[in-house]
Amino acid sequence: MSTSRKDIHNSDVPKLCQSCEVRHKGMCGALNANELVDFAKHTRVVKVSAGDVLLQEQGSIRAYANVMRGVLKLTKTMADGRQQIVGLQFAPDFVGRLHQDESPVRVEACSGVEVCSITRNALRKMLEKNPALETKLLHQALREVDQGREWMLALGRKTAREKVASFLMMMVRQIDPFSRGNAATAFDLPLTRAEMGDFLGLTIGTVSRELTRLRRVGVIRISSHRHIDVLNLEALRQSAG
Amino acid sequence: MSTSRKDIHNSDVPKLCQSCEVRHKGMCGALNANELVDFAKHTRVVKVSAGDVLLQEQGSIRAYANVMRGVLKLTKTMADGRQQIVGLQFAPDFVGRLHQDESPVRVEACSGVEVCSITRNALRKMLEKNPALETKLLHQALREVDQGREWMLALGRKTAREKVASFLMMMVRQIDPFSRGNAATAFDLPLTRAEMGDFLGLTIGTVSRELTRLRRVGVIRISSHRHIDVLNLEALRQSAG
DNA sequence: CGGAATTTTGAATATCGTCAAAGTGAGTGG
DNA sequence: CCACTCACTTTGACGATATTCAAAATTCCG
Repeated sequence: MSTSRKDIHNSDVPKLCQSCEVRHKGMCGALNANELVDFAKHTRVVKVSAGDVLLQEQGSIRAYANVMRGVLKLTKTMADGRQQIVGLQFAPDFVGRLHQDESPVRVEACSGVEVCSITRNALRKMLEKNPALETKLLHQALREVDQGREWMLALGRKTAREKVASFLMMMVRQIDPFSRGNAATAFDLPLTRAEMGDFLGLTIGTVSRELTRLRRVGVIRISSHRHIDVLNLEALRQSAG
Repeated sequence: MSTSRKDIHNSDVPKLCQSCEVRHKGMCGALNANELVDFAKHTRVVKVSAGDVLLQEQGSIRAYANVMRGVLKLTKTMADGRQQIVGLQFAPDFVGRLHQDESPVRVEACSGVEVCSITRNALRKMLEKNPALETKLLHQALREVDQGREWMLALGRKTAREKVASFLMMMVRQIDPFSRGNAATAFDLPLTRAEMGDFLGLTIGTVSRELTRLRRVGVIRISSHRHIDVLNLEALRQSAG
């Protein structure tokens, strides 16, 4: 049996983690085998389905998590029911507000989702022992700040047309972060029209109209509402402003 | 000469820091006297006036800073000139994007501003030595995430009226974080009408109209354009949605 | 195949933007 | 101290964009 140079303790990595596709990309990338073993004692995989709520807005935070599969939406709601999606999370994002007892947002699954959940206390202890973990979380927080600001520009200054195109561009980048040149791409929308509206600060009608328009001018093709083929990536990029 | 119990090394605190009003509140609160001495070797106070740019959008980051006095605006601009303010920074906020070579936003003074500037390298070394510093910066990053999301709700879902009222409420909280009951408050706006528009995703005309309306219904008083007296805090809170 | 949920589309309306003109205030120099 | 200038703000009339409300069409799923 061959043992690789650095992964001499690889057999010590918990089974749970060995099968985790995003183990090296997320927060856990900062942990070595021994730390993973320690960590895994306090984690468990939780499966939720579309519509299930992981954290309530202003609800207490009992556990944190890492997304392993699927899409989560973070929403804020006004007293009269108006809603805004303020973030989307994909694997391997960290879920939950650190250093705060209440979640400032509602966290809800947009699709079938698997997360790797860890208790508050276990994470706190791990953070105390392992500064590299905190560095990872700082990195994610800074990325979220950047993403949030990118969307503030869209919400405040872009037209409905540009908002919808920007959202599609965001989906393209989610698939292929380097979205080079004019390579055609296809993907399934993780959100309903209503959710797209909640994300873009638009109504469902306006979202639908602008998608129809992008379809009519030949920028995209739409199959069965959810599936998008990008026929002209450059034109889509232009439309995004 | 009396030396207090814990601050036995107080005389070692750099003069620069001794006179810093926000020394304990910002990032530097994580440093002891010796560390401050070390730190202060690489810092200098920089004074800038309204309109001066500390960081360009996509410009290289040569130094970080802490706000000591005044207000900074963080903006993003589209190719055709449309602009959005994506954040405001006050003392003792940390300025600059960590772990990234280019600033994702333009940082510009809204008023006379003093910052305590530190070189990239000096901060990096300090962070390596002092995990508590990173914890402080993580805290600020998380606060900025929360603030950004709060504004996304306003930008995406609030009416012009609610946006303007929300902005005034934000100013009230900036003065008095607990903005209790119905205590009247007064303050000077740190932004011009145009800047308020860029912040709220509105035009200057709409901002002015909504301020006039709040004045006419007796919620606020306006003196010489910049000074606001809040006459009815509860009504303002209602107007903010 | 049938019913529910979602999406598309249409017509009328409201909100906010655009453009332009008038008003106000701060700073400067006489 | 006053008048002048310039930048900023207010206000108005009109128009464009997105919303609202409602109905028709499509897709999903049992």
